[in-house]
Amino acid sequence: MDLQRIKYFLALAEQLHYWKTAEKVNITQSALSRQIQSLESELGLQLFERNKRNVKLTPAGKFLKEKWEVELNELEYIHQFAKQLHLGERGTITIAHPDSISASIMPDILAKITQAFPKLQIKLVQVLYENQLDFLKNYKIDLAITRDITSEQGIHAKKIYSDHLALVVPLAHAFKKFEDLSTKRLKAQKFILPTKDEGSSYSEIIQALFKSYDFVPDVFLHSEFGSTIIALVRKGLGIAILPDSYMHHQSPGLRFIPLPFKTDILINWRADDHNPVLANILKLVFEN
Amino acid sequence: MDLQRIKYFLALAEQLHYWKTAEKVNITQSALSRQIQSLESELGLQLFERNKRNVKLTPAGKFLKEKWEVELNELEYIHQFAKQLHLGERGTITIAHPDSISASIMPDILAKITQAFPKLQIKLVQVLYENQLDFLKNYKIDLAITRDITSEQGIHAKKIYSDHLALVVPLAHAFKKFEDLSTKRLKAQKFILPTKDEGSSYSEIIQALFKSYDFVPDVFLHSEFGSTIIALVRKGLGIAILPDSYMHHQSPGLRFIPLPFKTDILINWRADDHNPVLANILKLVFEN
DNA sequence: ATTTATTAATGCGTATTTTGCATTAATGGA
DNA sequence: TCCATTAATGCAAAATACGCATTAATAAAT
Repeated sequence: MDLQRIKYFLALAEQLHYWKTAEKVNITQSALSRQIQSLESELGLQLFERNKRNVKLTPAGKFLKEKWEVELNELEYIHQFAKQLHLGERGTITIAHPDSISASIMPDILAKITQAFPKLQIKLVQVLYENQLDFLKNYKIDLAITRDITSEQGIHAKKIYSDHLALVVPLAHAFKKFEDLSTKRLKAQKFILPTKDEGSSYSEIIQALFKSYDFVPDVFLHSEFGSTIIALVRKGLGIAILPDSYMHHQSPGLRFIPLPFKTDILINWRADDHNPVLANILKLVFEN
Repeated sequence: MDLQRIKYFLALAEQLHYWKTAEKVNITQSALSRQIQSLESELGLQLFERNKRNVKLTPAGKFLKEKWEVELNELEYIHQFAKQLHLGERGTITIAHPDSISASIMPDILAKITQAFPKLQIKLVQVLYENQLDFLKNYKIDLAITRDITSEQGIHAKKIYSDHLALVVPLAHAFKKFEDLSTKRLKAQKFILPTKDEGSSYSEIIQALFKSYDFVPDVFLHSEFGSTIIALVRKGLGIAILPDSYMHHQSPGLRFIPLPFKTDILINWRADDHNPVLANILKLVFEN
């Protein structure tokens, strides 16, 4: 059963006149007549009571007119929705991102997305560094924003930003600016650092930093969560090294001393993910 | 857009394999491939992500699979319903009938109908004698059961039953059986009779009855409603002449004395009413 | 690395369906 | 009784769909 036929039927059910209807729907009266006939035989019922002079809906025809109008509208809407899915204007995407950027570039990215595609549904999740790629591969997330350079098979990655590392100390601390730092004075400090993850490019940078001062830090605590680290530093339990993105968080009582080391932020996605939503988001993120 | 195409799509969306699906739906793989392609171009979106090796639903395809399954079921149901309307197995019909038969032949008729067509909706209404034909012509009712013989243009009528007239008296009344009646004794009675409607065949019969006893009755009250008349008779306000169908009503305190006069019950409908429900009901009513 | 098997797409001729034109048949109104 | 209107229909042309055979891509096997 062709939906076009139903549309012809609905037009005729309005007009109740073959010639006028045929003209309205841009076919000949003969074609319309036959379309209605096929529709009737297909359904095994009579839609119109008609003689050579008058056209009138049967009870079944009246019923179908009402129902089909609703159904066709419904279908119309469904098809529009599907089209939006196809164009990546609708749909859902799950993004994992590190805590550090939740107050700096994440808001920028999200603002861009919601402005360009207001109907998109975005799910934000926090995932442990070590799980990120697994989650991506297993379709638990669609996009992972990381500080780790990974060259996994089937995962594409691209740098979208980089920020400086900073030494984080309580306001009362003796370190006020970069020049205050020296190997000797740093050696005396207790450090709170991210979990040391072998092969993580982020922790490699931090190691490189200590190497430049030529000592091994006294690390009394590891934590993966920047917000935890910040809380501990504020309480005076030690000092930390964090990306200066954290400056954008509301963190009174702390001083960020920028260090000449940079850390990259990368965006990762499945190479074979053809979800149009993803394509749209990547385009947005990369376009400037 | 042909619904068949959507069915092909749904089959493929299940199997995700052209050859197997094509076999299942009894067309060739080539035809199926082209059907899906036309569907895609018609909608302006991609339904499957496919290479020469694998078939996979796109997000839009997945969405449409779910929605179309629902819609097609809905349509299926609608078409079945319409078919039942066509066959007169479903639908609504409005029947007017006189009070007198509401406890005798109406229950019989209704039982027959509901047994044969359990899904029919029947509306019963009481309409004044004088309005019945108007209501029929103006599509306010579809069937009128009357005691009046009418030969209106465009109205068909057929006798379905006839019952005797009966003299209705309180149990304590002197009249016990037909032989107790005489012109002299009847003359002394007060009568409660139906509204005298000129040209009504029913009231003509009652007039004929009195003519056979050769006197004009003392009618102190007219009422069109049998149940009202019965209540008045029971209170001793007079005696009445009613169709003996009323005997089937629960009416303690009354005696029905059958009279040798019969009154017909006719069923009336519009000659040009092609509602299949009507046809079915007429067939049922006439078949024995 | 090469071959083989699998599988979706496609060119092409045929079959089916749909369409428009012209005509027919029925019917209401003058 | 005739005329105007209008839905149905015969027929040929156009459009569409189909099946067969083949192609092209690719995953698995060797």
